[in-house]
Amino acid sequence: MSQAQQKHDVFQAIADPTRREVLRLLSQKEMPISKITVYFPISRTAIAKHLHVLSDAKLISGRKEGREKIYQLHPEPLEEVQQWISFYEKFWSNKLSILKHIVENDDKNH
Amino acid sequence: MSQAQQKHDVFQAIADPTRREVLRLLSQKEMPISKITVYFPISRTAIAKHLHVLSDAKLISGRKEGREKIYQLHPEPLEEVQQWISFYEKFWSNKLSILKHIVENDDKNH
DNA sequence: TTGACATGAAACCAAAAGGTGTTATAATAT
DNA sequence: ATATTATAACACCTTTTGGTTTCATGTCAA
Repeated sequence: MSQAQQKHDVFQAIADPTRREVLRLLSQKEMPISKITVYFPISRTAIAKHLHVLSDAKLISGRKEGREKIYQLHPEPLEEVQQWISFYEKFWSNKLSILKHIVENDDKNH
Repeated sequence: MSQAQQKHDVFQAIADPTRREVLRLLSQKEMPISKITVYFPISRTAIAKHLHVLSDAKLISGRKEGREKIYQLHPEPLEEVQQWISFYEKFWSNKLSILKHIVENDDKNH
């Protein structure tokens, strides 16, 4: 599905509900693919492909430990999405976004 | 590509770079499809399909005006993405997310 | 060392995505 | 009335996606 790097970006990675659920699982506890698979009605191989996509987007990484490969969350790339979204926040103005604007302007003026 | 409603959700809608660019354009000014098409190297028909996806996700709407159909941005569905992301904010803690937590807790306690 | 377990990799498949060009329809301008 | 413009709708093509099953490899335990 993906041998070359950077074939999938973070926006594509989070587009699939299964992959979002995988991220949620890994946010609670790192685990090997067999453990992850238990939570889904699809095959281990299918999960493996989703893990490849998430790995491409640098959202997870796996370290081999004995015969298992433990996957763990790397949420940093989500910051790109958050920043993208933040541009649109001003359109649904609320207390939070106003505060955010104040803080950001404060940052720039010091 | 999509005659039934709700076939595409907001996560899928923003997964494509072209569609994100369309949103950016419409955030500056509402415009008909022909105007949008000028900004891209692909056909009007291709843009029309992207507009369908965005429309399915309720991110845009179009009103007919004479022989034109003017498309305009509806950013509200992006809030779902923002809320999803906010769960992961605590992992890359910074000034903003700390502030946000304070504000949210404040909301709940009053 | 043999068997069981965990994972990876390959081949395959159906459906969806993203694009094309052509045709049809409705509104405007002359 | 007719030509032009703006868009929608249709048919078609190619690549990607999301899934399957099968097979191979490496590790642990008895």
